[in-house]
Amino acid sequence: MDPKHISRKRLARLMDYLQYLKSLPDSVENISATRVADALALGDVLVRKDLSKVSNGGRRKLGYPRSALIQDLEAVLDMNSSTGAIVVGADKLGQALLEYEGFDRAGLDVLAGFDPFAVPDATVSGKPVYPLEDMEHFCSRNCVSIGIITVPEAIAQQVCDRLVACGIGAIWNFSTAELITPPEILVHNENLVLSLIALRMQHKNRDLTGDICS
Amino acid sequence: MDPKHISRKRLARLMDYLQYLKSLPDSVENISATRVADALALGDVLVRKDLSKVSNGGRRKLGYPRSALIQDLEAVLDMNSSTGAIVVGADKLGQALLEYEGFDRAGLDVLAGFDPFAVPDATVSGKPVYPLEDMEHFCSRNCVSIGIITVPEAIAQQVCDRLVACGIGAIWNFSTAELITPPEILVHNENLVLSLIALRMQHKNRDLTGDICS
DNA sequence: TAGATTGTTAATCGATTAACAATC
DNA sequence: TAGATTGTTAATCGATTAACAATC
Repeated sequence: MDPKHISRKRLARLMDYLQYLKSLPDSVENISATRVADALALGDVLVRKDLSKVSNGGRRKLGYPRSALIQDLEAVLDMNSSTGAIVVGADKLGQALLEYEGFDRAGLDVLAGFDPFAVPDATVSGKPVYPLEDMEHFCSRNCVSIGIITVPEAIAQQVCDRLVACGIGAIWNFSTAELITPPEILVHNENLVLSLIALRMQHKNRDLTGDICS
Repeated sequence: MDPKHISRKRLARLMDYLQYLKSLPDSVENISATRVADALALGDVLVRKDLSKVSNGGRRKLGYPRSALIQDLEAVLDMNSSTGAIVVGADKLGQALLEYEGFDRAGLDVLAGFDPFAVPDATVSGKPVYPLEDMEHFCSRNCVSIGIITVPEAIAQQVCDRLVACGIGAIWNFSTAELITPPEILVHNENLVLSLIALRMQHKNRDLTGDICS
């Protein structure tokens, strides 16, 4: 409904709802927030509030019509329009992102990869990998709004500057560099080390008993 | 100081502080929370509160002794003790995680990879990649507390069950499967699609003006 | 003393939960 | 009607910020 700001947590839940709704057999025509909440182990009021932001198809006593709710969720999540992205840096991580299948289904088109050491006519699961020099040319011909940086820290800033010059609006940064960008550019740092450290700390602070390893 | 629960956001800041403090020249002996806050564009009270949870070396008018603060941060972040992890699934993403250098510095030892189609004596940047069958044996000989799942959704649950049987306490799940685990197992789902969708939505909701692409 | 700083207590803000009114 | 459900308003909780006391 209102496209204002949806917090990341809520966004994650909306995607969970969508997946769950799609997983139900076709025979299920209506579904209540309470059932969704139970299935996903969430509070019922929370789900109800989430859904009321997304759809106004809820009917008392019946719940939501499933297919309409799916459509509303997909609309809010922008899954029907498609957004172009390129990956800069085509070693293992870059290749993994190029071949990852999940993006397409969400309307995210990872169009091509770019790498300083790209060989001519290289591809990764059908997607072309060009030398860095071709980036500007490619972006001028294609609609690319997101740049994904997987290059080493040493050249990340330089790659970032070129992406900005190409007119890209948002950057997904897998490098460890702290990027400096103009304020209108949106940067999301994906810090894998942080994720793993957080997991370890949560784990350690939980069972101080069954810790087999010293 | 108190190892209670540190929120993920605070954890991210602590790592930023650590990186910043290490980046300063050796000549800097003391540093104030205010200076750290300015350098990282954070509120000064926030930084002060973070640091006061981590260290009690702060002295009025002087700030914190830099090297002691670094040590305190590393202690809280558990960077000195080492934690063993294995990666299950050794295609592109698994390989990327095996060769990622950043984990070591944080005391995270990614020891080996496992893959259904592993060839004998395979390695990725020096780390062995074994067939799935060897997982139990490896875990019984080595101290492995974290399992990283990068296999396709179809076999993710089965891999997860085996990891649990191996005595692993925490799972970092890159697959799209919703894993079912005993309650004492900690699971963190790394949802790359969600990250990219969130970035796109934030971007779209920001500049509805300069949107070149339709 | 005056200034810079720490660290604490109160205020604000956002997200979640509880209570409840509305209604089909 | 009674029961299931939506959707709203108030309460709670945690994180951040503001105000301020303490002190070197």
